[in-house]
Amino acid sequence: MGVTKSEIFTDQQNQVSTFAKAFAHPARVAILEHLFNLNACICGDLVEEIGLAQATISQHLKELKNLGLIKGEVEGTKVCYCIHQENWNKMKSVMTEFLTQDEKLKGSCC
Amino acid sequence: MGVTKSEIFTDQQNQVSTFAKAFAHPARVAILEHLFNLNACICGDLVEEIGLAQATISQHLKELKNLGLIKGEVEGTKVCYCIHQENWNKMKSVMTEFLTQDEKLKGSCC
DNA sequence: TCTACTTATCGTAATATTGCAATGAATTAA
DNA sequence: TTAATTCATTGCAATATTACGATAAGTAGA
Repeated sequence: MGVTKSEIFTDQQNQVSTFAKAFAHPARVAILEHLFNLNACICGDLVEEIGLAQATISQHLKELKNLGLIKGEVEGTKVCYCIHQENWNKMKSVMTEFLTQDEKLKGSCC
Repeated sequence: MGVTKSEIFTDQQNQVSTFAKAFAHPARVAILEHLFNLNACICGDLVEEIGLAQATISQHLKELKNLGLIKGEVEGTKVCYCIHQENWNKMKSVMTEFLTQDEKLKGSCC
């Protein structure tokens, strides 16, 4: 037990939860905000800016990259990461649709 | 060690990740969508609609309730759950601000 | 009262996540 | 080539999450 039963849910429900999982850790939220704020690629200064070990940051970056929300480019000995805008927009539309469901609601019942 | 170091992040970053955690499981996404779609309180039919054990659903409901996204009212032997609209709106504004950060971006760098 | 029904909680097992030290791989500069 | 730098990966250890059976707690009706 302890395994999420994705089979019994719709693709849309699994998508929402997968994206949400990306934001479900403050380090990943912080990484994404840094990438947005600098409006430019940033490398391993993230390790300094955020107070976590290099291995940990690298792991979080990998997760965000696997999800497609960021992309990385090797620049010499450093690696430059930035937001993958196209995929960010796709994610945003999935999440926004989920979040704005309440607009269908007429009124509360209890 | 396995413990999230919330101390080193801002309140906003912790808030985003806490809300995201609520949506980070398809069962909770499904529960919320059911509550929205029925536009009415719903009780333990969730157990039938979603294919998980009663104890598991109850646990997910508790998490959503603790976060304030839903509220429950006892009605006889049943319990009626529905969306907590005010808190949903608060959550929505926090998440929307996070998701629309990309509008500040001028262009991609890599 | 007793029984049936519904939901919450407890206990436990399985799996996932987080974090870091150590190490590996790749590049640059000397 | 060698040393330094940067980042990825590996291999733990600790904690969190998910799931469910069993059981408790509560209400409604006979």
